[in-house]
Amino acid sequence: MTQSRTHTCNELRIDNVGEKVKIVGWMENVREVGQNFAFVVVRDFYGTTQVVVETEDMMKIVKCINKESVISVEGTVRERDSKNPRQATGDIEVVPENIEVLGRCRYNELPFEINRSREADETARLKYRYLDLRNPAVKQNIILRCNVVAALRKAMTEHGFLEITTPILTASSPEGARDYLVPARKHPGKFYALPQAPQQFKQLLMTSGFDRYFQIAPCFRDEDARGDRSPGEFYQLDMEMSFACQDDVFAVIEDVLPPIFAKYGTYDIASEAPFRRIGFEEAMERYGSDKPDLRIDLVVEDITGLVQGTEFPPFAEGNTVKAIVVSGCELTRKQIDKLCTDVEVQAGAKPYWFKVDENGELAGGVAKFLQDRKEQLAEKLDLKPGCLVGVTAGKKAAAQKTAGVMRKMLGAAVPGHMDKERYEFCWIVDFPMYEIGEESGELEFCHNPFSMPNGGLEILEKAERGEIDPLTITAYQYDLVCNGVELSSGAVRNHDPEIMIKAFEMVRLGEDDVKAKFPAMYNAFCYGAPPHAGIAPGVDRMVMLLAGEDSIREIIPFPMNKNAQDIMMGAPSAVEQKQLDELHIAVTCEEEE
RNA sequence: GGCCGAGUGGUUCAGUCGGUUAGAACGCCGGCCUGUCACGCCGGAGGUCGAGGGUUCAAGUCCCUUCUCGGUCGCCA
Repeated sequence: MTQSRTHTCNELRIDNVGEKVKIVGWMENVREVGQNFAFVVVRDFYGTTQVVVETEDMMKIVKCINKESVISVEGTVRERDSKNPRQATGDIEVVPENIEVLGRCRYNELPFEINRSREADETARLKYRYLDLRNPAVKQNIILRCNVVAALRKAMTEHGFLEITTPILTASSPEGARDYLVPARKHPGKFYALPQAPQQFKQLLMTSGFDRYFQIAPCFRDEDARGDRSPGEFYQLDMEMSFACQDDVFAVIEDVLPPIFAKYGTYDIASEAPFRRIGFEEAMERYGSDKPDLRIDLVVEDITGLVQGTEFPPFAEGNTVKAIVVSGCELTRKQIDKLCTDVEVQAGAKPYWFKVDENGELAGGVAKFLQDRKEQLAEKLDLKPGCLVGVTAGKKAAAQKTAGVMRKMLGAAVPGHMDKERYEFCWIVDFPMYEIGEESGELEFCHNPFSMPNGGLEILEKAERGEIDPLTITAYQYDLVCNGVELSSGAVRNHDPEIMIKAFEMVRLGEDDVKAKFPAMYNAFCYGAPPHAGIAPGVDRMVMLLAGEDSIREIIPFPMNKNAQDIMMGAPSAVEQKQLDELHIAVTCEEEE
């Protein structure tokens, strides 16, 4: 290209008529409408411009070019005879004097049509992601991501946070998700690990006195994918602040996120600060989930006491029974059965139901077991004709979880109970510090061991002396939830070595274990550590919510597939024996084809 | 790893109870068309029905095995 373009494909307007211009871009489409007469659509990053071919010479050139070739067009801007109000440049067209091919597309058939790539098979999209990204609708999500990241950086910087990068090659951590390991050439048999999060580094930065840190941090976890969880790697807006309590962290997030959601979100309405704060126990009781979707107006009621003594075995003593009342329900029997099946698949436990018919009588499902206590139920649940009642029963946690799944499904299935077009934030607070492990049957950390217990050393000592149940101890640990999506986890950290050891002693570990597992942090805290707290909202999930996408892959420039493969680049791949030898690595399994 | 769903021209899909030459739309190729903008009209090429095995006179369709992709649960301190 000897001379650069004069305009982008989204720049020319009626005022430019008569100007000599040069535009460049991809030849998106050719509409031949007559002998030596055609319209060529040129697309670049900014938009599209129509080129009108009217001469035999130009037609000859265009006929030799495959669509999606990159061309440059020099010509004169002319007002269109028939304008297109749906196109930004729809008032004008360019009459070419010269068309040059800058990058020929060698294929006349593509793996999919660019402007319909979202309908194509996902494997094909990922393999030809560079073509998929030519689709303006696909590209838009990546642009959104860039804008959101830039806005987050700006807001955090304005709040006095320093962006500090932390190592990508670090030490394997003993707990949490599976690590990605990197063999150390200079240290045979030893490995680096990619960080699951910069957790320890940011806490060390606090002990160094950096006061306020943030980072758009890449995190690596070798766990299976989900619709909202990319395998392998993801990004967090990781932040930490010294001399801060829970409310200080909340205040920053409540200041930073709402304007970004307002500006870049698909929906106009977003909760205003302060966000609702819901205790973990309350969340489980009322919503059956620690990440409740507050766009749904349904709540879970406890009817354990009301159903005792019925003939229905799942309602037997020892089980917890939960109910969700949905008013104005017109689901057919078949739809209700389908919904129950779906709930069972997701929750792993069978839900039950009954409804209130037009005469106010209980009918269907488990109604026959409940007739003798109809009045009490009607009063407790505020039953009216047209109500559907979803019922779950089992051990407390299972009944809650099943009710939570049912609440989500009923909210989506029955009109009038979910206002989708909004962002509803809430904080889930007061997570339990400890739980009884399902496998071990003994006391274990519920979330992470870095959180400060509510009550500090004293409460731990009380539990140690048997004065209180350790299961009642809560941690200064919090989640940020938006529309049923866990956006973020954070905590006021345990910065006190004595409290740390005590917290570990509760789960039959001690000083040696703390030192062995988190040597840098333990040692650093022994040299004078400030109280500190932080949080790390997931950037990918945030962008996904803002874009209104259901799949995380739509907002990642080059995503891997569900099985953690990059089929475009061919990763993971076998490597040469020489490389393995250098790393002192022997592959013991058969290579897969 | 468990469960569910899908796999049919380049793409998206249809294909009835197992029965003639496996259809459509878009794309592609050729022709016509001077105001299109998802241009239109006419014609054409293009298929190992994911793979392997079985049942049958006959399999895209039924059975078994297997592979791949997606969803979901486990997992993700």
